[in-house]
Amino acid sequence: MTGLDAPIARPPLSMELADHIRAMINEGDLKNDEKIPEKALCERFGVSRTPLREALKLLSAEGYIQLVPNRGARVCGLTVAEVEQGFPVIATLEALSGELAATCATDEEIAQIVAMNRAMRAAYEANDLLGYFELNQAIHLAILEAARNPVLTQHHRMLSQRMRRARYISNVSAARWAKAMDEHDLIAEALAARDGPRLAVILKRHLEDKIAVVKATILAGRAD
Amino acid sequence: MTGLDAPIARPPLSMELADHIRAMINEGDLKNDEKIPEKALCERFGVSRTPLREALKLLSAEGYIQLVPNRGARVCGLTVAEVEQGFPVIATLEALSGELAATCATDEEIAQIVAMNRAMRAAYEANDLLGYFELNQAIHLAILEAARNPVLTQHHRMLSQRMRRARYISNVSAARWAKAMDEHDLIAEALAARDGPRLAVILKRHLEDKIAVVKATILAGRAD
DNA sequence: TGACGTTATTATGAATGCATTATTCAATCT
DNA sequence: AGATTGAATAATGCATTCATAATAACGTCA
Repeated sequence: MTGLDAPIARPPLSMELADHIRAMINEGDLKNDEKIPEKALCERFGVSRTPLREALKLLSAEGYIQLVPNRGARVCGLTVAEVEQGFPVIATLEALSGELAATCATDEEIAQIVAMNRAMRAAYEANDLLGYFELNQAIHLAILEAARNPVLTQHHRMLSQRMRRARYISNVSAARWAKAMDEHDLIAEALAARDGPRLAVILKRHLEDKIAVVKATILAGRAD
Repeated sequence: MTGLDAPIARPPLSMELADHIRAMINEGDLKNDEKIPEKALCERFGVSRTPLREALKLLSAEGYIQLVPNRGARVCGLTVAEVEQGFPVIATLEALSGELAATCATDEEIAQIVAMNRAMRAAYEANDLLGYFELNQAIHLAILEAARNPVLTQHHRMLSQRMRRARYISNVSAARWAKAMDEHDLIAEALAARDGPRLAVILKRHLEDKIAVVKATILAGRAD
């Protein structure tokens, strides 16, 4: 799967613009509730208004910006309320992914996830925060993949994208980290046993625990 | 709440076009895998290509059409696989809505839902299929509303929209209908008792039961 | 006759221009 | 002085136009 065999097709400008602007919002280059004048962005990117407007339409559908009819676009940025609301939904979706994966996953996939979990514990014990994070994400994606449900994957990805900033905020305490790691062991265990219901419960709680942390961090820091 | 005090704002043409085309797809006016030449639709609606293209971008994000870079748009229509995949997701989301509603709902909301359930049973016993359907939908929406989670609502609406055609396909057998009605009584009961976990389980199973029916119908009829 | 290469047509991608609607600011009136 | 109205300015919505890539049609050659 190199992707090099795919037909050479430059994605439309509107897509690239959407990705770019989405990233800008995620990175904080565009702040909350900031007005987005089309003209400014056009000049900044050196493109005309047409593809840019198409990109804005996309981002609006994804919830990144709010598009008020004759009044332009605003960055619609992730209120505390939205984070609080988004996490339970992600948790539920991940729970479902676990439930499905427990029955659909191939033995190889399960083995791979278990292996990743081992690697993650190693990273944890080595205090390798970055490695931990990446493996963490990889594991959740692998479970999602193993669930063989593109619809589920799509919605999960939408929400994840949207919550991305918040997920990274969660600066872990040692205690919380240890607990998360233990939970991950349970996850791998339940998956290995193909115990769907139990896996669902664990995954859901796993993320719900995170909510409190993120919420506290946001409320404390008031980043943005 | 008349809505008349809201500022008079005509929604952008692209939105109306998107709604219209979405409806056309849902109603079957645009068949599966049908190519959508921009020009044809432009002439049909009497608009220029710009707003129409913006509408197509939206529909693409929603999964209604597939937009291949230099090759135009195709109706991406609801395969059996997609229905099979979509229903579990909707079921999970509804389960979550029940769980949340059990704690968040006001007593008035619960009373109203219980009342609707009573009305639905009346419709059932009067063999009023249409009334039953409408109340059914209203109840699920009311629960969603009572969950006070716009993010959840949004994703549920997206998927519902997408699955709309499939949901109406489910031509009920007498037995299935009776069972669904009983399940609804359990739903109202659990909600009245504010028993979130139980409500979640019931809601999830409620919809999962439906999957089999819809699947069978699709496979049998091969509509489209 | 069938396959290949070339040209013509058509459709999409992007840019520009015009019309309409919001916003701003100044002048007037209370 | 504060509020209000009106004109000027700027931004958005949509249509049109230009450029480019894809598809179809045709002719040529093996």
